[in-house]
Formats: sequence, C-alpha cells, structure tokens
Amino acid sequence: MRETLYRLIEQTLLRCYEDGSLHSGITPPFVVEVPGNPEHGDFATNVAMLLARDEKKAPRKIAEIIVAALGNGAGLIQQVEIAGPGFINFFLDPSCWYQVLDAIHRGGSQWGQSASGDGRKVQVEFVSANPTGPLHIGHGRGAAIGDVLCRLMAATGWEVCREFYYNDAGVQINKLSLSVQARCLGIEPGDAGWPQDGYQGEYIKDVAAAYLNRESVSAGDQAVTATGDAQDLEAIRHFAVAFLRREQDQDLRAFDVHFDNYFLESSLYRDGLVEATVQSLIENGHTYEQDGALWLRTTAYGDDKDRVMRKSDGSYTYFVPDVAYHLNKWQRGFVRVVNEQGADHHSTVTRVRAGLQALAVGIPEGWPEYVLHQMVTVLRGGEEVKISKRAGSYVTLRDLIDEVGRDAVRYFFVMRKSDSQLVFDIDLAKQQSVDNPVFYVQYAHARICSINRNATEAGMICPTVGTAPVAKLQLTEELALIKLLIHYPEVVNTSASVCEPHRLTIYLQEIAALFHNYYNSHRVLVDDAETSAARLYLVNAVRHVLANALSLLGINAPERM
RNA sequence: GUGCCCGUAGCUCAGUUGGAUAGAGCAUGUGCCUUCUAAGCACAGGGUCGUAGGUUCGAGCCCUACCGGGCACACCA
Repeated sequence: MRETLYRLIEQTLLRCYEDGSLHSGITPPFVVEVPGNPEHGDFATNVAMLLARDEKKAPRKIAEIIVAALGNGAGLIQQVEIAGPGFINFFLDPSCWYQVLDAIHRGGSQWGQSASGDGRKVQVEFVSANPTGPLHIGHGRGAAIGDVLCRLMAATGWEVCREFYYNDAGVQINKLSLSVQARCLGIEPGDAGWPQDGYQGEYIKDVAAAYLNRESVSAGDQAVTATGDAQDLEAIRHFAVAFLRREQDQDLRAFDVHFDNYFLESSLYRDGLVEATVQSLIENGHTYEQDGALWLRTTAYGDDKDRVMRKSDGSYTYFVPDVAYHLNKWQRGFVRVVNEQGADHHSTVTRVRAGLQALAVGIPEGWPEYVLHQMVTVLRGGEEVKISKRAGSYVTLRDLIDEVGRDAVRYFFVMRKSDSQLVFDIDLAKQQSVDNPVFYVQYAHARICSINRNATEAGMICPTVGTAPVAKLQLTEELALIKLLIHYPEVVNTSASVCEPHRLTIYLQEIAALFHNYYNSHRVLVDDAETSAARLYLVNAVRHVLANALSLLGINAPERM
C-alpha cells in the first residue's frame, strides 16, 4: 500500500517535470509514512517540503501543484489535503483496506513472508559459548535474539545457516580439565592442589563422576567414552568438553534453538587457517615487530590503537583465529554474516573487520554485521539475583526455563532493544495476567479461537477467501485493526533487515491491544448473519497475524488458556 | 586515561531511520461482567526527552562539549 503510493508520487513528480509545472528535475529522498494522528490521513508524504529549496517555492505551493497532477490514483485515493508546513495527507478509499483481509486469508501461515532475501546466503553465529559450564542467562538472551533473527531472515527469503562457534582448546579449557581432574582425585576448592582459578561449580563434580564411571556422552557434534583414568589429562579434556557440550545442547533444545553447524576453534589451527591468515597479513605489509610481539596495524582501519597478533611467548591472541574464522565464513559464500554476541565482546568488532580489510580479498567494510546484547539482570521478589560464573553460583538458562516456561523466557529476552540492558523480572514472567506481555498476546489468540468454537456450535463458519461481506466492517475499531494488520509484512521486513527482533513484540502488543479493545466493545457473533460473518473474517485475520508473529518468535499460539 | 553502548512520565520501556500536539504498560484515582474467556476494557492525572551549544523549513533522533550509568582495554575468549 505504502509502496503503491510511493510510486504514484514518484510518477506524478516526473509528470510535473515533463509539463513544466515543476522544474528542479530531482527526486528527493521523500518518505510516505503513517501519521501518528489519524486526522492527518492514512498516509502522508513530506515530498513538497524537501523540494522547497530546489524549486525556490513555498512547500505548500509545491504541494498544490503535485496534488493537482495526482488525480485519484486509479481509485485508490478518496481525498487528499495539504496540511501543516506542507505535508500532503492521503485518505484512501475504504474498499482498498478490505483487500488485505483476503490477502491474509489466502496467505495463511505464510502471510507476512517475503522474498527480499532472494535466496542469498546469510549466516548467523550466536550463543558460541565455550564448553566450560552450563548456559547462563546471558547466553539465553543471545540464543533468543539469534534464533529469532534466523527465523526473521528465513521468512524474508534468505537461506540461513545457524552456526555455533566454540573453543575446545585454549587456556580456559585447560582450567576446566584441571578442575575435573582435581575432582576426580577428590580435591576440593581451597585444598592444596586445587588448580588456580579453577572452576568451582557443582557441575564439575558431575563431570568427574561420569568420567570415573566410564560413561559415554554424545553431543550434537561429537561422541566420547570416558577412560576413567584420572591421570590422563587429554582424555579428561575430551570427555569434559563433550559432556558440557551435551548439557548445553539439552538446554538449547529445551529452548527450541537448533544449529546447522558447529565450528571448532581448534580446527582453524589444525587446518592451517590461522597460520595462512598471519602469513597473508604479513605479506600485505600491515604488520610490524615490536617488544618481541607481532602487531597488526589496525589503526589504519579505524581502531584506536594497534593490536598484538602474536605474543612474545609465540602464541596468538584470540583475535587472530577470529579473523581466520571470518575469512573462512567469507570463503563459504555468505554475502551476509551476523554475529550475535554479548556486548562485553564489543572490542572484537573493529579488530575483526580491520583484520579482514587488511587481507584485501574484497570483503566489504561493514562485513560482518554485529548484534551485541547488553547485560541481563535477574529480579526475584524485587531483588537482584547475583550471577558469578567462577564461584559457581548462578541462574542458568535451564533453571529459568524450568521456572517460568519457554514462551515467557523467549519473549522477555527479545522484548527489548538488544543494546539496552534488560531487567528480567521472574515474578512478572510467571504471572498469568495482563501485566505479563506474553500472556496478553497469547490470550488474544486464545480468545479468537474461543469465538471460533462458539461460532461452530452456533452453525456459523468463517467465510472463505473473497466471500465475506467485508463492507459490513465499518466500525472505527474494525478499520483501526485492519489498518494495523496491513503493516505486518513491513514489520517483519524491517525487523529482519535492521536485526531488531523487538519490533515484533511491540507490534504484537499493539495488535493484541486493539483486538482486546474491539472484543470488549463489540460482539463478533451477533444476530445479523452477514455482520457475524464479516467479523469472523476479520478476527481470524487477526488470529493469523498473531500466530505468524508468535511463530517467528518461536512462541506457542495456544487455542485455549 | 582511551574506545563502544545507554540516559525519554514515580518504575519498566517504545518512538516507523529528520516530520505535525513525544507514546504504551505498571503504579495511583474513577468506571465497565445476565451477553463470544473480567487471565479483559475505558477514562483521568503524570514530561525542561541527562545538560549546554550547533546543523535546517523542522531535532527525542544528526554534530560538538560536558554530566551520570554500564562494558571493554596484548600475555582470558
């Protein structure tokens, strides 16, 4: 609808240039938007104001010329007015609103999807937790945001690859192995022989017990049987990694989050990608030696200081494998890559991009994209629940799902813009009332299903596509609902392209609010059969949109509550 | 000290990428069930958009400086 109007204005402008009523000859970057105030019409454009300077005319004068040339847009436009400093307000013919109801019923569960991705390959990397413990709340937020992003992109025509990257070697894994070994030997935190900065959590005991029992574990990407030999640190490492990966997998499955590919940091070394990347950076002349370390001149690409690549002890800093990893992503053909991470990793953004630019293999400057989420604080009984991983006392993702349910957890995690901090109020998430946004939205869906059941009982059914007497829908509340329904595909598109899943939850709140309002002021099933049919047609369109949006969030749309 | 993010109603947060009189929910106050789920709805009060400048027809949004909070700063990832 907005698109149609946009093109109409564009063409009108060209016509004005042809007949000489306007002469600047440019098409300014004007917008067609939905005014906040309904009195300002269904759509409005600022085109006349943007032309004022080049035309050397008052915006309202220009608006008059455009309006005169506009016509009625093939019956689309009922009325046009010029308002304020030079806005052109459009009031559309009501009949055009009703078309969206047919479109929704025709599209069903597909409505709102588009092909803007055009089958291109996008990769979303998210969670990427190292296998040193259970997933915590922060991983949960990342998992929810990443998963919804994937669903959004798939719905907009992208070929999506969901990837999980983790470090299975390195210093932290050594600490993990040593901690498990210590537990195997009966050493406890605080005892002599407990590894420095070891992992103290209770779960380490479980890993040790399983190892001593010679259990077999298989995670999504690996399978290991324990030898039970407490002296074999290498065997412990393999087992511990597989064990914790399995735990994380189970948590993710409980959260309905799945991956297409697991990528191991160790494979970058094994396959020589790290070494090749370093060589390439040296050959391109972007490195230098200083203080016994090898540096990359990242300042040439907007970093505030140069970064060490190879430490004086000969090992690489973590950003080197990161660059190698992203080069690999590029070579796999992903024209778009989105990395969802905690904001505490934000310093990698500039470095990775700088490293990729320095490789000079044609990677665009802003590639890859990053979605960074801020911290989550958990509130229970109005008090903050402290999270401390090393000390081993914290709320895990699993705890949270078990306590408040998957739907609520997912909704709360994507409800806010990712770059603002999130307060997760456990008590609120558990509440089954209007205060809880998840229930509010699900309840709207359940209510419509309930109406359908009542309709069936009364021998009425929702009309099929094109047969509904839609002209019966004249109430303000009905038109408001229809006008909001129209925007759904745009919400999906925008959310996907700017990577902001929270827009979906805001839209859901709006549509649910309008529905509850309508429901309270008017009955759907009334004596007049035609009116009932038209209203059934409308509320079921609402039901489709609610269900579709919830499905993009990975949340159930219950038929009863 | 340097870099990034945030600052909007008492609280939690939106704000359609620069548009018209800045919006929701909670909390407070007042109403609405013989009728499809009251697990709901309506009305009312509540604001120097952190502060000060700047850019322009027009700024919550863009630029600069400052204030306050968070995060990160080779030898953890």
